[in-house]
Amino acid sequence: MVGSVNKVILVGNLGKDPEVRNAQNGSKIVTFTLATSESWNDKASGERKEKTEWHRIVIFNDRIADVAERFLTKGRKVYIEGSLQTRKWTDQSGQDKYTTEIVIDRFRGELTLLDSGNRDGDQNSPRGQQDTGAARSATSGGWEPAAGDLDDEIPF
Amino acid sequence: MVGSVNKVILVGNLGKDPEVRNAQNGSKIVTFTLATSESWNDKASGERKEKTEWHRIVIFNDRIADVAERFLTKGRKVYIEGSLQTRKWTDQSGQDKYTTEIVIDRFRGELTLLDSGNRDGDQNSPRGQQDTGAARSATSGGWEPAAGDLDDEIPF
Amino acid sequence: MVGSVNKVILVGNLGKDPEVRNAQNGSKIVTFTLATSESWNDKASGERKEKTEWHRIVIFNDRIADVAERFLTKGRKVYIEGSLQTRKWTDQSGQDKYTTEIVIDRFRGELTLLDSGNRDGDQNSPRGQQDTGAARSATSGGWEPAAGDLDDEIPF
Amino acid sequence: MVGSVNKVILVGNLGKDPEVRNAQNGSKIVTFTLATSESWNDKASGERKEKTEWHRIVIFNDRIADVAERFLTKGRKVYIEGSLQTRKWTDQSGQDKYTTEIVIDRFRGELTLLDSGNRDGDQNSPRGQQDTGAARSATSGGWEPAAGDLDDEIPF
DNA sequence: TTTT
DNA sequence: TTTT
Repeated sequence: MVGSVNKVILVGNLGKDPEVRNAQNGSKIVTFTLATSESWNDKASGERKEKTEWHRIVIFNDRIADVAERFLTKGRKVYIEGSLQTRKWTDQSGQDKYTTEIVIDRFRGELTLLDSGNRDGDQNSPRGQQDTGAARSATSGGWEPAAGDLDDEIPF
Repeated sequence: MVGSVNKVILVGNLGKDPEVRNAQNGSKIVTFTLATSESWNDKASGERKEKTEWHRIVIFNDRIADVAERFLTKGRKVYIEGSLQTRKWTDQSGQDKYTTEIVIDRFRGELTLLDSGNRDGDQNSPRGQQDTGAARSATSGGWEPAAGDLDDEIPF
Repeated sequence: MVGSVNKVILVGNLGKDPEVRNAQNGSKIVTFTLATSESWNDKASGERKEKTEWHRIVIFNDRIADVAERFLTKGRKVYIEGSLQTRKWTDQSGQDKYTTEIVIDRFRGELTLLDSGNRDGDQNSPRGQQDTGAARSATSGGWEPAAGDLDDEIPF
Repeated sequence: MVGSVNKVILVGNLGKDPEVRNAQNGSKIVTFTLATSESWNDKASGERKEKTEWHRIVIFNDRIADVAERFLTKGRKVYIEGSLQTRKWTDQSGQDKYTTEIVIDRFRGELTLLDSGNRDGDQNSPRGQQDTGAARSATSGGWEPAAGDLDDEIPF
């Protein structure tokens, strides 16, 4: 094939805190679900309709997995760029199942935080850190904390 | 939610000719699968690896469905822009299944032809037409044949 | 040409409130500048560097111009999708000048609000309205206020 | 700023063969112009209209610059992903000028070939090579020749 | 300056 | 099931 493109761009909110697990080679894999929603006026009923779509995000890229683990929490708004991948698996009853995921891997993908993550009464940040709200962005090519070294800046 | 984005951008080749069916309201629905592939050198084995991903495209937009039906054939390369949607259905054994599709609907999505569709020995175009190779592009907002009216230009 | 693609995707913050002017045909044109910025650690100096890029956005699409006029104010974060266009003009000294803009027109483009627009002490919203913070999004194909009719929802 | 996005996606044709120059640090910089065009039926006159937009592409990324230098020639169709950047410069008469470019740098950007580059009678490929037509794609994170090592595959 |  |  003389070149193809497989790109997904999402802006949405995390449904839950991310899950972090370790691959056999020692690197981290971070997964979470992201909600996007649209709303419209239904012509027939005249009612306001809303539909939410849930996307499963999987991060294999070490640097972006690191940012995701440190900063992403339930409800945060993020920009995600990745590739579509449909994976086959077998459930406990032996049935074939297929799951489509948005993958950020070594070469392709981005994650950019779009809100500060500070909410009144938000006590359940992982490890109790306070997000400094500084600009944070990560690409598969490199990553860019907004100010200072990440390790200097974040108190954990 | 203060706005979200759900966008897929693909450049790939059709696996087969599209399927066309009619919705209950009389409008057309066009579906096809699109292949994107990537290749890389496997560090461990030193071998060349290739992986193809198949995407299911569903077009509800009338104008784009029309373009797709007329011009898309097996093997053609297209640019597709749509939204991710995961649909639940039940198979004949009563099992729940989920299918993720790239949807072009009334408001969002584009389809742009990226090759002329003329190949040596390509005798199996639908309805035997010869693609004129003119520029063709369609968006959910409007569509743009390259020259003349579509109905004037295409002999069927 | 067998199809081409000209697409810009930006997430950034407005530098000022938008400017609204009327075209000869009576429709509105809304313009504003959007800042995107990136930061990185300079290897040579060891310093933290930041660079801001300013983009000129021009909205010809009536519905999106309407949303922009009503809701966009200095500092708000938005997702913008449009096309690149370079325009030639002549300055007062007769010099040729070129300006590249991101255009949202009748057929292509989107605008999605990414923050609520409510800030402490933000007294300078146009016409003194309080943004309800509801989801608002507009595409060249149609637009989607988050709840209720726009005219019902917004008190001006 | 809590993260921003600055992304351009183009599919178009090269106006000329690329220009290659060397930066002070010894790395290559490849530049070319890319045409995208759109066409539509003018309601008023009833005529077919077409408008071409020219984009200036600048590649600082070494691997992608390498691919561009080897494979890109006048007329070839490519997918380009990069960032917008407006650069100020002074012309010979001392006038300030601004040029907006689509930049592929170390961290961000992609280039994917969308046609084989082989045309009947196309004798003017640089250095007289014959493009093998193999899949070629490059990202700022890594690059993927379709088969074999690039240096093995290309006879120059 | 490209492409159809 | 595509493409190279």
